[in-house]
Amino acid sequence: MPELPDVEWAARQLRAWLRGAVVRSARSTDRRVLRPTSPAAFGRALSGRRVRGVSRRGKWLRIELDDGHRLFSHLGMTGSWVERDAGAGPERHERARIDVARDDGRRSSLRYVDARRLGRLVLAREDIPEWRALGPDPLADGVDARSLAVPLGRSRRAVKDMLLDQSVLAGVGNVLATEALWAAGIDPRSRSDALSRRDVAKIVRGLRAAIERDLARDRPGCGAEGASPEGAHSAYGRAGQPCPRCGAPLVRQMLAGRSTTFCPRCQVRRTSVRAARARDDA
DNA sequence: CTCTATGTTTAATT
DNA sequence: GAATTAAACATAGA
Repeated sequence: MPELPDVEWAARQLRAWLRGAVVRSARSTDRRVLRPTSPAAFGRALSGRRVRGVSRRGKWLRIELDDGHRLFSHLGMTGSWVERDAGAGPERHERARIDVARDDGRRSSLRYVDARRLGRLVLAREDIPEWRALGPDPLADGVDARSLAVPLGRSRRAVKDMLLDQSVLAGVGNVLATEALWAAGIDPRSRSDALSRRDVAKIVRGLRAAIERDLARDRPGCGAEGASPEGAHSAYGRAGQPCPRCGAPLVRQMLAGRSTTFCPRCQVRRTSVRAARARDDA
């Protein structure tokens, strides 16, 4: 599941593992994860290349090589990167491996592991459309209520659906959206354009808090491996339990194809655009 | 066996 | 056309 904080964690780990690293060999034969790159091109293009850096936008990772090639990695629902000793055998569900030698002389093997294979690896010489289409990243670029209010005010879609749109905000997934809306006291089904400036500001604060809290957590692994332990959230995964704020039982409902948990008592539903404008003017 | 899952893309329907 | 909804992908765990 990795969402923004999990992918950020993965980026930090990859950065540490790949600092001053040269790729000795790379291999992947999984045509579902490795798309549309061919297995032959994957090994050929990466071998001998020096790693220039690792960056992240939203849920995408980008490993930059010294010849201009970039390897993009999306972890999907269950993907993660792990580091192993150079001679270690394959992991369960391993989909790709990159063997590297670092400046400090250490050799290691990075493995992309992904049970469900919903993740992707894309090799390119320029930024791919999926990367370019991403909206502002709340951590890398920051978010403020003023700029977020622009896309939200232009759509009648449910506010939760908008928060999950990667072109509106990069990296927000079902957990972050659920938590931010609970923190803001806003019903996830609220019409996006019926939010007041103050509502949007509350969502921004809720998002920041959820991201910070998730980043600060201890991580056993990276990517899906380190994601969302039980009891770490206020609303997500707590349907039927009392709302931590008002005590009413949290309810679960499908919205935009995703399971959504919220408090029916203290998360107020915004429906009127006119009322939002009136609140803004007040 | 049934249901659900942190994500995205594509097809079908309104 | 736009907007919504469902299905699909593939696997593990409750």
